Amino acid sequence: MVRIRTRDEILRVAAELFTRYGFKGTSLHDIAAEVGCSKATLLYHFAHKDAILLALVEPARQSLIDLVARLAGVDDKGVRDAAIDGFVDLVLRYRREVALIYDVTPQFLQEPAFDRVRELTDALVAGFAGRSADPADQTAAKVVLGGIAAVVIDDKTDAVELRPALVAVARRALIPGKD
Amino acid sequence: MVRIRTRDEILRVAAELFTRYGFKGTSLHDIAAEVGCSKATLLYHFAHKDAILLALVEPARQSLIDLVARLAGVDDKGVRDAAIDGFVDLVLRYRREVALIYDVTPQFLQEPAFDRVRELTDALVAGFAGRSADPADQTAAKVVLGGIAAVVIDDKTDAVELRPALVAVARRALIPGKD
DNA sequence: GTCTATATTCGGATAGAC
DNA sequence: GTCTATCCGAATATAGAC
Repeated sequence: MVRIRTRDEILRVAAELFTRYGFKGTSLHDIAAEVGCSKATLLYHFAHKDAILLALVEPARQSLIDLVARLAGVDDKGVRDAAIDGFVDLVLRYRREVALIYDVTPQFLQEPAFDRVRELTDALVAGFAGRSADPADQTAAKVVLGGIAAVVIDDKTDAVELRPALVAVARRALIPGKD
Repeated sequence: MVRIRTRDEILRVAAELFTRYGFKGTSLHDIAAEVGCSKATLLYHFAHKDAILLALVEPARQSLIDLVARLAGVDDKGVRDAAIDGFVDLVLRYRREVALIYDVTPQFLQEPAFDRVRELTDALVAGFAGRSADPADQTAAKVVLGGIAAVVIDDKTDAVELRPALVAVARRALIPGKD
């Protein structure tokens, strides 16, 4: 459909420029110039600049919601490995989106669409920790979460090669303590 | 000395606001208002806005240089533990500065003062990996580096409590492979 | 749906008096 | 060393024609 071609093109270009120069480092003018349209057209398709970013990260956010829901149904024994596999899959699939989210955090944590992201990652941390209440286990879980995210953002290595290495280090770091 | 009181006050306030609202989210006007002086005074003490941030993170950067230099003198057997202890100490001492550096990265990676930071962290990663050439070991090292940084930035837990938990998870994650 | 033109605000930075 | 006043560019967003 010709109807949404421009809109899609805006998203494509915005993703590229946000990734390269950061959200704040990319202006509507930059996006419009690259798309080959005017700023007004951008703001016809999206209410404001933030809306472009939110549309971009929405699929990843939805995926995170799904993952957390899935983990809720897993027992304490299996939750750690399920969290590891699910999270690694997710961040490798949405590598660019993860980078965007980290780029705009914490400024965007106030956004209505983002205020549940924090609880979602908290639930994920609990999963990594095997639902342990030990602060040391939770610290380990946060290290793994943040570390994996940092690597998929920064490292350009292929996902196929990265995946087993990430899962392996996560398993080692999160060996179950004395429950 | 009354001479440098204003300058110090600028740095103190800037650190606070940069931490709370981010570097780009803080204007010279904001800093000046909080300090109780004019923007012109800010720019009398610092050539431009970037210079304020650079002055703020300089001690942490110097510390990182020292750590990497120290690690160069440690043999392959001991380098992993030395890197862990040294890095955890460093980021806990310069928690706020680490947060600032991550806030402005990658925009600031081009800055002349920052172009060596990348090689420094690369050297640190090599230390975490026990100077192993195995890509999986290097991935693990990057997870640990990024994960520890993420925790000290985000988590508000006391350093005394955090330290042993960080060292423990790092040791587990970086168990030596088959050299 | 897309454009041009513009309103408006805000940012960093400078000039020059005191 | 600090101020007031101002410049200039950039940024988001809007108005209204086509």
